[in-house]
Amino acid sequence: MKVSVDCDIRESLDKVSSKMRRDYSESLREINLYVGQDNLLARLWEGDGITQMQLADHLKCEPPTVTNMVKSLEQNGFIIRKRDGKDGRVMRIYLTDKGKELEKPVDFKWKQQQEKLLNGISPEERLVLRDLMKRMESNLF
Amino acid sequence: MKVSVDCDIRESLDKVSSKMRRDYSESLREINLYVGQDNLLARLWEGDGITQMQLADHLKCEPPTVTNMVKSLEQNGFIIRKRDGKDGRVMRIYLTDKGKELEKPVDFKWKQQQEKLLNGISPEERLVLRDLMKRMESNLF
DNA sequence: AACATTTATTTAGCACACTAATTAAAATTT
DNA sequence: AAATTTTAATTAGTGTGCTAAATAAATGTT
Repeated sequence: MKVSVDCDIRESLDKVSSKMRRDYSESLREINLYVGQDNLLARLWEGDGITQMQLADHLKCEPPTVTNMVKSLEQNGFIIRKRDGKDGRVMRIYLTDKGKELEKPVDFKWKQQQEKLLNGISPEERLVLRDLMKRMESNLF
Repeated sequence: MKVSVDCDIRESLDKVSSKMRRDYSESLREINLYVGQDNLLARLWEGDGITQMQLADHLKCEPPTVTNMVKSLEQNGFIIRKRDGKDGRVMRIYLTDKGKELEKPVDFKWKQQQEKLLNGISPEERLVLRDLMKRMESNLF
C-alpha cells in the first residue's frame, strides 16, 4: 500500500499517542494511579468539593468514566465522596491528605513525560507544533 | 494548575488522537469493520497467506491482539485461517472475496479521515508536522 | 530416545474509554 | 398537588489494546 504524507501523519499520531499513554501509565503505577486519574486529581488540587458533573465537564469525558475513576480513587484512599446537603442527586468530591500528597510526584512525572516526548524539539518548534495540534483539534471537534 | 506549552501539547495530542480514533471507528462500523482491522486487512491486500506472528510484527501489536482481530474478521467472513502444512503451530491468514472487496471502501474512508484531520493545513506545514511527529516517535521508541 | 527449551497461538483477565439504559432526586408544567 | 421533564449518578455491556499464563508443536541437548 502506498503511504502518502497525510496517511503517515495519521498513523504517526496514533502511534505516538498510544505509546505515550502506555509509558505514562506504567510510570503512574509506581504511585498507585491509573491514567486519567492524574487529571482528575489535578482539578481537585485547584480546589476540591466539586461535583462529578463538573469533573466530567472539565475532563471532557462522560459521567460513567468519572464514576469509575472516582470509585477507584476512593478505594485507594485519595479522595472521599460526600452527598450534597441541598441536592440529594449530586456527589461532591474531596481530597484526603493522601490525595493532597500526590501533587508533587504527579507533577514530576508529568514533566518527565513531557521532556521525553519533546526532547530535541526547540521552543520555537514547540509553538509551531502546538499551533498545528490546535488546528487539527478544531478540525475534529 | 499552570498549563505550560509542553503540557498543552501532550494533552492536545492525546485529545486529537482519541477523538480521531472514535470518529474513524464510527466510520468503519458502516462497513462492519473495527479499528485496527483495517490495518490488518491492508497488510493482507499486499499479499495474503502470512502468519499471525508476521501480522503482529507488521502491526506492532501483541499476538493476543492479532488472535482477537483475526477471530472477529473470520466470523465476519473477511478472511479464513488455515493451519500451515509443515509447521503445525502456525496459522496462515487468507482473504476471502468479501475481504478483497473491502479495499476500495477502506481506502476511501482513510482519505476522508485524513482530509478531515488536516483540513486547512498546507502541504509545507504537513511536512513540518510529519517531521515533528517522527522526532517525537523516535523519542518514545 | 528422552528431556528441556523455544516458538506460535490461545485463554483469561485487566485498563480505560465509550454508549444505552436505569435509578433517584429536583424542577417545571398543568 | 399530581404528573412530566430534566438532571446527576450508576449499572451493564462493548471496543481495543495490553500482560501473564497455558497449550501445543518444533527444535536442540544430552
